[in-house]
Amino acid sequence: MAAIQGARERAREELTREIKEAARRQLGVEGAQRLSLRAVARELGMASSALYRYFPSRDDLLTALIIDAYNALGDQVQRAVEDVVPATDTRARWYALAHAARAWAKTHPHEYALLYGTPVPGYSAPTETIAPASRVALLLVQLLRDTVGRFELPAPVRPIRGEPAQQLAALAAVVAPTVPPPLLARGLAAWAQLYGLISFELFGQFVGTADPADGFFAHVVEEMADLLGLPEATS
Amino acid sequence: MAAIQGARERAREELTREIKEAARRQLGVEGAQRLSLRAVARELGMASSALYRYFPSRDDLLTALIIDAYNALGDQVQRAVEDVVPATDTRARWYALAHAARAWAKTHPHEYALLYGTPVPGYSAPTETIAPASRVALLLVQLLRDTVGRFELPAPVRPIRGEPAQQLAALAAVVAPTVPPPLLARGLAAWAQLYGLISFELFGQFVGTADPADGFFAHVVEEMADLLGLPEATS
DNA sequence: TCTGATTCAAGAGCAGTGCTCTCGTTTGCC
DNA sequence: GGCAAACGAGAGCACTGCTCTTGAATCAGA
Repeated sequence: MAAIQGARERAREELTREIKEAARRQLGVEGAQRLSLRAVARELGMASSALYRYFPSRDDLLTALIIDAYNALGDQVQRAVEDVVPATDTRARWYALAHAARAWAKTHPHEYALLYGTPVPGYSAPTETIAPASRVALLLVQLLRDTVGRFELPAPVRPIRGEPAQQLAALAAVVAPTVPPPLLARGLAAWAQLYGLISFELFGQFVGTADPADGFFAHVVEEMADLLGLPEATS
Repeated sequence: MAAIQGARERAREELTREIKEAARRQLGVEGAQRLSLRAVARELGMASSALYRYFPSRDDLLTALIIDAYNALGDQVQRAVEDVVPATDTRARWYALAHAARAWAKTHPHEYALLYGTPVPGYSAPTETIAPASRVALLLVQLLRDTVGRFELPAPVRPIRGEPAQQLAALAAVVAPTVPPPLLARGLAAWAQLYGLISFELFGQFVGTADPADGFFAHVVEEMADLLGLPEATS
């Protein structure tokens, strides 16, 4: 947007980037709660007070990291999904989505925890995070849209009435007008389950049962595909 | 166990309880990360250093709170499940389990976050937590055991091979010898999904979609019951 | 080109944290 | 009754997020 910019602005942008990088590095080692502004400043060889010119508070730095992390996750999953050929193979796309999400989480556990773990106390996600936060879910919805009319939900399909019916209809209207509410409901549920599986594995709730969880994860993802009515590839 | 005990021991136990109570109160207001030993000491009118006679570190206090919370959740869910009549109605027991877990989470959000949110950095759950942590899952397994032979898993049932098959067999051997691995797998998956749904709702990931989530949650729980092959009550 | 306003980095300092060590005091057991 | 163990309080260390002030560097307009 600003092709011509003074050296000052350029330096400012670069330093902002360097601060985030150092913070991300520290995040990966120590976790979010131990991320210390002073330590970041120390790593960059500057006074801690100088950091406040770039991020007005620790929470703002965290917010920036959260947005970056959501986008990194979104990028990786999107790339994996788009690499599937043929693109009409929605079941393969679902597999790609699920395994890419898990892979990212396992490579970036602290960032994953930052996104999907306990929200930092008193910290309420600013509105600018919800768009990047929805990316993976939207990829899932897109995938469902591409199956409509090509396959049926396996029985039994429970009817949805009342409050959730309205919510799902409203959501569908915005995001996927062609997807019937029962399918959208299963999509949301699958998303929650995906997140539950990854979190259990990452946060050690599976220790002693399905650990390592590679095979178990793959199995559940397969059964979820059945439940979503994703057609088997006709190979 | 110690019916006769000196005044000192009695005082020690009482103070330990009071410390945990004050900490729990603070936890409910501020969240785990802001739980401050000094503040707890202040509330009890004692020096912060005196607390260290009862809990050698902050993490030990947290561990005590975690165990209590797991047991509180376990108690509530167990009570709800046991109140179901007839006890043979496994579907109703599953509903009771799911809704009781969600209800507890919504009444004790910070404690729930302590149990199932991001683990505190560098904090690895001591072994004495795993028994109370397994209680809800065990109730679920118990419930599955009571359906074996009375109902079939709805198709399609994916075969399980290799690594996860061995893990599930080993787990079944310990905890539920009569439950076939495919059902146990669905049980584990259902548990993860339950946790995912509750966490999404509590941590604000459903804002703007299924929020409030009462109806949606009930619907998904119903579909999970179908997937687990829980028979409908013959009323 | 000089000047005045703005931006910047650094330092000191505040209030808070977990935790340790020391010091008298109290308590309970032999 | 004496003694060791348990106890509470206080001072202190190293750390945190954050604010305020001070002096230097940079930029834009006359």
